[in-house]
Amino acid sequence: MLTWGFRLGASRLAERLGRDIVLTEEERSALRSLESQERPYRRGATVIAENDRPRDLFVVLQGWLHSSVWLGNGNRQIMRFHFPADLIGLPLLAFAEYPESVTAVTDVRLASFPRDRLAWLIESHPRLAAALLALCAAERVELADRLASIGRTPARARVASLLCDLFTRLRRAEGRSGDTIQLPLTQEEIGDATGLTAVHVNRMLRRLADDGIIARKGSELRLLDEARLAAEANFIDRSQIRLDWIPKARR
Amino acid sequence: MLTWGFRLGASRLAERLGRDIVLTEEERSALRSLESQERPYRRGATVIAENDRPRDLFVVLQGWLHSSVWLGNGNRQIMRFHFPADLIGLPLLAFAEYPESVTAVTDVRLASFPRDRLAWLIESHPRLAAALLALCAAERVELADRLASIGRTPARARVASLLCDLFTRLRRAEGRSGDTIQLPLTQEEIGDATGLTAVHVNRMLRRLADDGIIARKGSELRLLDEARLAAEANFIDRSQIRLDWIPKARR
DNA sequence: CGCACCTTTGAATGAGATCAAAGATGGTGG
DNA sequence: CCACCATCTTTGATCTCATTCAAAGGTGCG
Repeated sequence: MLTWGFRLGASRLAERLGRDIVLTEEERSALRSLESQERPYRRGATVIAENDRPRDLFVVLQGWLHSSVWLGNGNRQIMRFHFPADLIGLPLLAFAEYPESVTAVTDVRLASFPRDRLAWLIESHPRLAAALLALCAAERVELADRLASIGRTPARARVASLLCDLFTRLRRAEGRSGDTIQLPLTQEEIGDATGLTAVHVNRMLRRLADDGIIARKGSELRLLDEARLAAEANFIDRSQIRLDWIPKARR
Repeated sequence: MLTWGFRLGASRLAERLGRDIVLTEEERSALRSLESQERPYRRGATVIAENDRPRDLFVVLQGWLHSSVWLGNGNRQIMRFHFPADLIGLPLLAFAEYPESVTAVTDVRLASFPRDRLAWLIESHPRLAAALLALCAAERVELADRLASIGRTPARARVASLLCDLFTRLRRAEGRSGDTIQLPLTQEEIGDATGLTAVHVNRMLRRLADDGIIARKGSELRLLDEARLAAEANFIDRSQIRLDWIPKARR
């Protein structure tokens, strides 16, 4: 079976980190071991529910997910979308009760591994511990970017910013470089991610399209003027992390 | 000299982590070594400027700071306030150019150590690496809380939420438990942290005071009804992190 | 004491929310 | 294969919360 062969041969996490540091065969193998247990979830399925006490972390193999919180007033805030090669579950290292809901946006395939396995990984592979720390720090910075966008920019820039973020990370996750993506999100979800109502998201998308910056056809979205979109959004590409402070592996 | 003696004897980071796991003498000593180099900064001083390439990370010994970004439109978003025993500089592990400005809110004393020292720490003390990861994950979650507050709650709840956050973390940092703090922030800074204008922050503070939830006198702030404030803010206390997944030290 | 900065309050304005209703789309079962 | 229903998108009209503009007090520091 094709996908199964793929699973044995490579690790998404190793591919991702391998872009920035040279991994030893042993380190690759350790990362691979995190992705041996595969699970499918249906579109809309809840992978982790808020306040659950999950035992496992996940690596995304295929599909989109998001992390969100439900506020007391019935509103939802989507914190972050997750793409292939993303690690889900770091909050579990600080809190027993998971602070967010993790939901499959499309049908997804996830690899799962228990938290204790991470303790083992950190202990036996210090360079990977360092890389994980970098991954976590990067996520922290990306959340800070969203915070600035939502806290201090108008609606149009917020939508633009989200689109830039999705495009940039999706391109990297899928190794493609086109100007067109399939957007499996409802305008309500875009609203919950940008702090806007669905109605207003609709208007902003329309105006971006009217201005020739994007083009929409069904759920397909094309970037016509990426530079302008990025400029309006104050967007900074954080998809390239720097791990050069991590020492070389001992031979 | 009193402060110097203190510096030699204890480590703020060790105190903080020591609440959650039992540290070995060796681990304590390693943490202490991160805090040997002390530096003072004046109120308002820039500790790290956006896009700098700093060599060092910092541990806060005394005083308040904040991390912020300046948007293209001249607006500022304050991401986070830093208190004694907080670690500043994790973004440096993922990006060479620092993504935020770090500014002293009051006169502060910081301990600094080079990034390479962290690589050494991770390599030689896996349990501390795990603890750092937890610290980073917690910060990620706290930023997510702010995101939900700013994205999906009205002005009054945002201000309430910030006050809860400040009180909770400050109490823990200072080991006190009173209902009164000295707030060295201007209403403009509160606005930049909550995504509001200074004028509107003023109105919200006034209404919270009118409703008997807080009391203000100069820069002194007192919580009269902490439960109500927390309820309005949807506040969740994240100051207690769980490190019980980290294995016991080998004897 | 005087100046710079901060707080406070009022009035006018505006960006985004809410309310409402008409299309479009797509998945399901007959 | 088609009809139906649920869900999503789109657009207009109105309302509201927060911003903007303006100006009068406070406060503290040099």
